[in-house]
This record gives sequence, structure tokens and C-alpha cells, in this order.
Amino acid sequence: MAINLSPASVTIQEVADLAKVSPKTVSRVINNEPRVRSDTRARILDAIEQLNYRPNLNARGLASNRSFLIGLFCDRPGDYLSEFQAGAVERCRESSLHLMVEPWDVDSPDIDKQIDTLLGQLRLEGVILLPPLSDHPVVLSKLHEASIPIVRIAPKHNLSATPSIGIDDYAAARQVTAHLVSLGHRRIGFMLGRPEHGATEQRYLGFVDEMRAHQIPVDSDLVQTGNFVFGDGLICAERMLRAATPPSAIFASNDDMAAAAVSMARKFGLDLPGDLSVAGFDDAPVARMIWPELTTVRQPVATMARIAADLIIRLEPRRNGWPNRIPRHLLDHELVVRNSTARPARR
Amino acid sequence: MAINLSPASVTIQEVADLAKVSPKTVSRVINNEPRVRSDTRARILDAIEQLNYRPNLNARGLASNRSFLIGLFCDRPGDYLSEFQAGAVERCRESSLHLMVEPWDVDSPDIDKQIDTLLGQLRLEGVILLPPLSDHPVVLSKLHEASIPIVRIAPKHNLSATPSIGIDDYAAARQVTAHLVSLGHRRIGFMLGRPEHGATEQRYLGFVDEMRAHQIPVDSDLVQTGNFVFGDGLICAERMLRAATPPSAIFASNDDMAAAAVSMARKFGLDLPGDLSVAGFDDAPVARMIWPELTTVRQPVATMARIAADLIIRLEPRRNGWPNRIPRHLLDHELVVRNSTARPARR
DNA sequence: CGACATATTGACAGCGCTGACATTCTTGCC
DNA sequence: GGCAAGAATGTCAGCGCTGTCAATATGTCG
Repeated sequence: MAINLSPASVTIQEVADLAKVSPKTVSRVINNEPRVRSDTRARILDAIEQLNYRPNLNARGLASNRSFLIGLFCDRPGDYLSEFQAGAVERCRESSLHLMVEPWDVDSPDIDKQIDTLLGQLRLEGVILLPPLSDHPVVLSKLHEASIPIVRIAPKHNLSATPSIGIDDYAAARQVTAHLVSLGHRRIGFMLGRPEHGATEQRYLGFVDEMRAHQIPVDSDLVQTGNFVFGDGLICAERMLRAATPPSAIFASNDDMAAAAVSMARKFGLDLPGDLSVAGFDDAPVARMIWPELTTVRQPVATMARIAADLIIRLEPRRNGWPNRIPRHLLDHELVVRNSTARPARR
Repeated sequence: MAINLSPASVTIQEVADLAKVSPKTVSRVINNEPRVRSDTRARILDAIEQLNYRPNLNARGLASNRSFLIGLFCDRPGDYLSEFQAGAVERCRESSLHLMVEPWDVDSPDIDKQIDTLLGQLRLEGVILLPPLSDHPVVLSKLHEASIPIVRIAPKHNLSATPSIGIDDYAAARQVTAHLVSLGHRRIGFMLGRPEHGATEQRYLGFVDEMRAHQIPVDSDLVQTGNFVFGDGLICAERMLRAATPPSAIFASNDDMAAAAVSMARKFGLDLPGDLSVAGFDDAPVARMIWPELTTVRQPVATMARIAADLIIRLEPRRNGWPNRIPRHLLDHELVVRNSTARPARR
């Protein structure tokens, strides 16, 4: 068993000495370069093990102009960041890279300077952008300027020549709507998310198109913007429930707002789901923490994270930009029907 | 206005040339060393500005054997990690440091190797430990071994040699209990958290002592372990509500479990808060997303994060361990009374 | 004004590693 | 066996910065 008492770190030279090779060859092994005879490699690996050698990231980075860091840029850290982060870290560790989570305030006026500062300090090898940052023009241009590869987590796959990962928000929204309609709902309210979010539009379009397909009118009084936020969702819900003819169902385009709808319905003394069906989107933890549990759409967040990290990691060796075909991943979602949606009770 | 077209980075030498000083003096300015005449400093700062110079972290780190990285170790990333992280990042940025969030699986058998690997690669300048990692023996010893300064959040054991930050969980739990008692509750259920969490015991003791102070018996059927998890909370709640004499109030030692109690109560067709009062702990987002909104205890999470980062940052200059008096911060909490608690309805 | 203390600045090596290129094996083949 | 081609390994400089220590400037005081 190897014993490592010294906090003073082992250097590549010591490994080289022990393995009777030059430091450069050790370096080759560390970096998985091909041109090393397998017995030499074994000997070196052995020495590394014995000495418990860990390459110094700073030295590596300085010499090779790398950072071994991938950035994960997000707005306010929230619910699914945690899950995403976990997935991405896992993938990074497999390749001895590290993930730096950097929260940015989308609305901050000097976000450009802040990003400048960060990029100046950390030469990130790639950045994963979570919405609504994935569509933030300043962020995008700054990263482009610094020629840092990015992967966008976003539904809209049209922007610029960058890979993106997402689900088909439009189709999912149609499914949810179809589900509500099939239960017998005709008056359905809709809560929009933040306008900056790509998903906001897609989900709304899905809702509208599906309604249209069933020739059900969409009452503009029942379409409200809740910005994906619980607090705003309360306001939307209140407005809808006070309408001359209130909806029998509300489709909120994320779970926070859906929870708000449920909450407000209770304040109105409504019976759920009899008096009001509510559907959400995301399958956030809260979806199962309220009663009734929310019908919603599950996104494969962890998978998205892994793929995002993977794209950047795989890109890295050939550091000349993305392959010819820019990767665009459309992942499967899943409609999760729980008990917040049901046939409308007869009055 | 400064223009920076070149992705090729500016070096300290260029700044030195422009300012007509030696690179070393520029270095002094960057590092805020005292012995620089103020006009020289101004000239250098000016040059830095003009050239939009950003010191290369790798080079700095290599030369000075630093990393400019603070670790934040946590178990599964969850609710309040996000808030904590945001606070810590903010403080780090003020000092041009960076925060690496590293999720660890507490139950993983080879967590020691994983930590070894990480520490070998990243020479973290300090680590903040979130519970239950704050008391994880392997983690603690590994960090100690590597002589990395740590700050423990809400630790169970008051290890003498490490700073810690938390609230008075015991007092807070007594307050919540007193609140319930003052409303007229006598049969009060309690949900325990994860045993590894330091807070678990404190909160329970607070509950028990306050009950005792009012000479109210604590029925062991009404004390259940929910591990701070929603799912387990459901089970606990169900057991309590099925008891021969069900409680008129439940004090769950975190909000997730409290939400579970609310959820289960609804399944039982109970009217809240009339038939059952529920109190939580933490004031997590979910506390306001369910109906009725939870009475709970607010922790100053962001402040804790700032202080934690601050301790490590302030330590850094004199790199010889903590000052004589190890800092222990007990921050103020706040009992937040919402409508999930009320006088028990008469039967 | 000179001597000396102190404040400010500079010279230089080297942190640990890798890129570019040089050198030394191996191998296959006539 | 001899030779070229290619495989494997080595040499060496230098990435951008800071620690150490030396050099110079400035100030003080009798």
C-alpha cells in the first residue's frame, strides 16, 4: 500500500526517476498520448501509483494553455440547477475536468464586465448555458468573442452555430393540452413563463395549436404571464379565477406557477381537482410535494447535463471548433399524469 | 475606452513595459502589497486598465503555490444549496476567488479515494462543509491530512480546531414548540431528520425540553424519523394520523417533511389548519408554495455562506492556521408564523 | 552635509509541466 | 546483414507569474 505522508507534492520528475524514463514520457502517459510502449506505460503507471502522484493542474494549464475547467452559467440558481449540476459534475469527473458553476444575474446591466472578468481569470474550456442565459445576446457574444465553445440548453435550435440540447417543448405542451381536453376541459387557462426563455414561446404555441386543433377558443383573459415564478403565478391564478367565466383547468408552463395555481385555488375554497384541474411543466420536486400532486412533463435533466458536458469534453482534443454537423439533441420527455388533473365536476 | 481585440492574452510584462516598471512591481500591485508608492501604483493600474490585463491564474498559482479556489462540499445538491452557493460565490468574487461546488455521496464507500483525487488535482485553499458533510469523519480527516482549512456549517460536534457557523437549532425548536403549545396543542407529533445531521438532535431536544417545560407528555408513537426527506415524511405522517389518538399538530424538523405532513393530511381529508397544524423548519421555497403556507424557522442561509467564504478568505494571507480564537458564529434565526398553524378546532 | 535607516524597486531563478524538435531504438524487407 | 521508415523516447526552452534577495531611492538627524 502506498503511503503518502508529505504534503509537499510529488512532481513529474520524481515519477520519471522512479520509472527510469524522462519526464516527457510520463507526461505522455498522463495525457494518454498514443506513442508509448505498453511496458513503459505500465512501469510509469506503477510509479505514479506508488508515489501517489497527482499532476499539478496549474503547471499543466500554464504549459499547455488549458484550464481543465468547464463553466456552467445559470441565472438564479434554482430547483433543477442542482440536478443538472450533479449530472454534469459526474461526467466531468470521468475526464478529470472540473465544473465551475457561475450564477449570473440576467438583468444586471454590467453583466458584460462581470463576464469579462471571469473569462479573463478562468480560461474556461467550454461553457454550458442554462436558460435564460442560453439566449442572452450579451453572454453569447462575449463567449463567442473569447472563442469559448458553448453548449446551450434550450429549446430553440435555430440560434447561431452552437450545439444545443433540449426537449420538444412544443410537442410536450400539445400533449398536456390534449390531456386536459380529453378529460373534458374546454375553458383552459394558460400561464406563460419569462419572455426571455425560449421555452416560453414554444410551450405557448403548443398550447394554442392544440386548442385550435380541437376548435376550442383561447380566451385572452385566461392567458397570463407568470414569468415562471410562484409569486407571479399567484397573481395570474387569481385573475383567472375571478374571471366572469373561470377556467375549469389551468396549464401553467412550469411547476412553480402550477403550485401557485393550486395554492390560489385553495384560497378560493375550490376543491381540487374537481373544481379545477392544474397541470405544470418540468416535474420539479415541488410537483410531488403539494396535494394534489401535479400532472406535469418530465425532462431528462441529468441526461441533458451529461450530454452537455460530454460535448465539450469530446470537442476538446481537436480544438478547432465543432465538427461539421453541429450536434443538436432533442431528448424525449414524458407526460406524467398525477391527480391534479381530472374530469371537471359537473355543476 | 479600452479596446481589446486580441484573444492572445496580455502578460504582466506588457503592463510593466507600458508603466515603465519591472514586472515584479506590477505583481505587487496585483497582489495588493503595501510597499508601492502611490503614484507608481496609479500608473500601473492605469496600464492594466488600458491593456485590459488579467493575470493568468495558472501562472499565479504555479508560482505562488495557490489555487484561488474554495471548495463547497455538499451531499446531494438540494434546496438551500442554491441559495448558499449564491451567497458564497458573491463573496468569493469580491476577492477574485472562485467557488467549486463538489457534490459527494455521503454513503459512497470510496469517498476517500474520490476526495484524494480531487484534492490532488485542485489545491483548494479552503473548504466549506455543508451538513451532513460537516461531521463526516472521512471527509474531515482527509481535509485535515491535506491541511486544508475548513469551515463547518451546522455541525453536530463542536470540534475544537475548526470554525463553524450555524443557528441555535435547539432554541429555535423550542420556539416552534412553544408556539404550538400556546395555540392550545397538547398532542404534538415530531418528525426527526437524518441522524447524521447535527441539527437533528438539537431540534429534537428543543422540542422535548419545551414540551417538558409545559409538562406535556411526548408520546413515542408520535416521534418518527423522516430523514429530512419528503417521501419518508409521508410515511411518518401516515403513521401519526393513523394513531389511536392522532396529533392535533405536527412539528416536522424541516419543510420538506412538513410539506409531506400537509400532503398526507389532505389525503386523510383533513381540514388544515383546523384539524391539523403543521410547522416546518428552514423556510425553504416550498414553505410558501403549499397551502396553507408553512409556519417555519428562517435561517440566514446567504449570510452563513458569506461568512463561511469570508473566514477562509480572511485566513488566507497569514497561512498559518486560524487565529487564536477559533471563530464560531451563532446567527439569529426567525420564527415565521404562517397559516399552517392555528388553534385546534374543537371536536 | 554625511551616515544610516527605511521605503521602493528590480534582477533573476524557478514553480511543474508540455510543445517542438532531436535522437535513439525497432521493425520489415531486399 | 544493411538500410530506411516509423515508433519510442529524450532534450530543452519557456508558459506567466512570484519569492528571494540585491540594488537603489528617499528621508532623518546630528
